[in-house]
Amino acid sequence: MVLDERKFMILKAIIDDYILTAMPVGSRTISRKSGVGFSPATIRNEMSDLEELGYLAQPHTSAGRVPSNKAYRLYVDRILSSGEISAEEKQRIEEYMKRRSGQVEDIIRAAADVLADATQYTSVIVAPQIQTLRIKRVQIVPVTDTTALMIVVTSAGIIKDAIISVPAEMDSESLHKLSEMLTHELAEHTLAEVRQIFARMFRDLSINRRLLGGVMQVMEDKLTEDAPEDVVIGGSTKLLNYPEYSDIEKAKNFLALFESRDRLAGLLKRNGGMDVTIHIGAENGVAALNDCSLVTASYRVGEHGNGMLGIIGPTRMNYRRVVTIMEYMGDVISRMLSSEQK
Amino acid sequence: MVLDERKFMILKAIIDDYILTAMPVGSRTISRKSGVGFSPATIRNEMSDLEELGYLAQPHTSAGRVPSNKAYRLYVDRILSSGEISAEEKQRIEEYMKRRSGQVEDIIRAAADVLADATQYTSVIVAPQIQTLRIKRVQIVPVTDTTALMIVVTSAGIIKDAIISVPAEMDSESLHKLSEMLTHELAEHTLAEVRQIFARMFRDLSINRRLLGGVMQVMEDKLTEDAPEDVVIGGSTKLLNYPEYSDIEKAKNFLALFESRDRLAGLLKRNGGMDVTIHIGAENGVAALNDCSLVTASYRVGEHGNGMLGIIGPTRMNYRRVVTIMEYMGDVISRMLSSEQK
DNA sequence: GATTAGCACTCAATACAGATGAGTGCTAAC
DNA sequence: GTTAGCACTCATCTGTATTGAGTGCTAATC
Repeated sequence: MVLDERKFMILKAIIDDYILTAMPVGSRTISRKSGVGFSPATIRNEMSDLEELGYLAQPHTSAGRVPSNKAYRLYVDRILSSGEISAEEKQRIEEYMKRRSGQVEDIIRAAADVLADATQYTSVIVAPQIQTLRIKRVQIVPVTDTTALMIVVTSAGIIKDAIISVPAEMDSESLHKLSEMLTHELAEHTLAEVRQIFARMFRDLSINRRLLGGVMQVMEDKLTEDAPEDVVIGGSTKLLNYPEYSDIEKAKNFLALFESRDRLAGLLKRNGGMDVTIHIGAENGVAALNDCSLVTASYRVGEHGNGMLGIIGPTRMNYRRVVTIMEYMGDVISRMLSSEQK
Repeated sequence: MVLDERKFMILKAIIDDYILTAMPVGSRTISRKSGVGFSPATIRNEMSDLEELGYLAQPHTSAGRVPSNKAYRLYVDRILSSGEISAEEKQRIEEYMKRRSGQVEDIIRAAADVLADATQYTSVIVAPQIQTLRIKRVQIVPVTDTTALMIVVTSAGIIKDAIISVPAEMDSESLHKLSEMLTHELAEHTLAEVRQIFARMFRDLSINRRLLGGVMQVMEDKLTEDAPEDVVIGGSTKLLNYPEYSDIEKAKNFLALFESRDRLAGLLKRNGGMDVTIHIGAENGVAALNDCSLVTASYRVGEHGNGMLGIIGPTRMNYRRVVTIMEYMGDVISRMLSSEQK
């Protein structure tokens, strides 16, 4: 048996209806739809075939049919072309984003909110990967006699900061000099390269080795340590509005996931490619999201460094709309974060 | 009718049982308890009195009794003395907190997790109020030709940073000078005082007024603007484990509240005093938390600046335990944040 | 006079039995 | 190949007992 044109059309009609209603759809419903010129009986025969092919499932004998993940996969692969986002919506998004100040954190926060609001699903955004960003400046500011604040400014305007301890002998002026030197050495390199550069500097640097050694050791550790992922979530309770998650146990599952930013970031990074990619049901590989779909995309910041965005919703998600919005938002975020550097 | 010793004892027994089980408690249950030497019939008579006095309520005729908010209030006011926290638990908390690095954000994050874990309720911690902190240093670091990063280090080691735009004529060296000058002028003052100091500086400063004017205007705005509250939430899904919130609609209510950090911060600041304070049911004044209790406390950082911590749970919360833990955690947080400055 | 045993009463929760109706699968007619 | 017709399935709804936890009241007991 093969999936001919008519079967495909019927399957599409079923999916479209199910996305809207979340209720098993029957043959009569499809038959009534304009564009399908067949009686319920014919539809039934086709549905029976579609079930055998694994595209449909029946919750119980006397219920209508529900699309399987295989059906969504087909639907996404065959039908999906990103649509056009309406002008008003574009404007609404732009305006909301414009009002935000220039801090990276704020922009990402705003973007997550917009994304959740536009899709009505839960959104997740991972900040640009700091390891791949190019350093622009390093600054060390005294805080107390023995501690200082180290600030690293990168090409995306992103800051990595950490409190480090310094020898009491180093005063404000010498820290300033150290800052200038480090800026000179590290500028235009990525964080990932810091270790090698430091190694080279240790060889070349004859003076002050004892004094600087300790400071730089700490810096190196701080810079190269795995930072807790910078992840923001928008509309974490949006999913509770969908009937498939009205069960408190299911809800607990993914709400717990949202508490662990690290796991979320891992999820996005594992599943994300450059383009918008769709993971249906178990494809995403996390048990808590087995009956969810995950749509991921990435955005670029400057020449290096990129971050991820994703939305999580029921498998019967409005893929077309989501993909469209994701593409657009990826653009918007890239643009806003890149304009930081101007 | 008056609330004599025996009535009070029975009421306490009822509350204790209800806190444990969340089920209406009947006369037989109380009668069986050791320490209560009366038959169910006697208890029933007393319960009937207690109901008339407004301390108990019956969900329906043939159910047991449930304590009213008035009862919890009495219970809390009359009985509550903070207990002792077990040595093991203390150690567990200390150890978990010790592992955290010295960043304020991280410490608060960890504290929220510990608090939620220890109480099994949802915890909220508001970072120290930045307006009352004393500035230690101001540093302006160039990012691009026309933008710079302004960093303010305060007594708690807390950083306020913002991207500001600067005239293209100002190079790294002059920004450094500006930083030194600002540090000199602003050190030891609170953020709240910045506006006056700037006003005075404008009068005194004859040179470079045009050049500096713009920069300082921006700085003033950034420093005095209402920062989005720095609030962390721990165990936001903990409440879902309690039967009173198994209804998805109720759950949505307070989960939505957790998405708005500003509202949460406002809630804590409005309700919080210096000591541990307890707000039962509608006392906290937020509709979404009408059937929750809110326990708040504050912690001090250095001499100035203080933050809030709170936990949110069902009205039948284990107040004694919660108060004990809150007192202890307030101490721990104060200690850890203050040690920052050493 | 306080306490308790006894008993009738209430009412949520549970279980069960039809009834309903949406939907199917199959067969025979078109 | 398509469709009308019909028997069948089964979740859902509705109404009715049944159960049992718990109460309030009264009369007996301490």
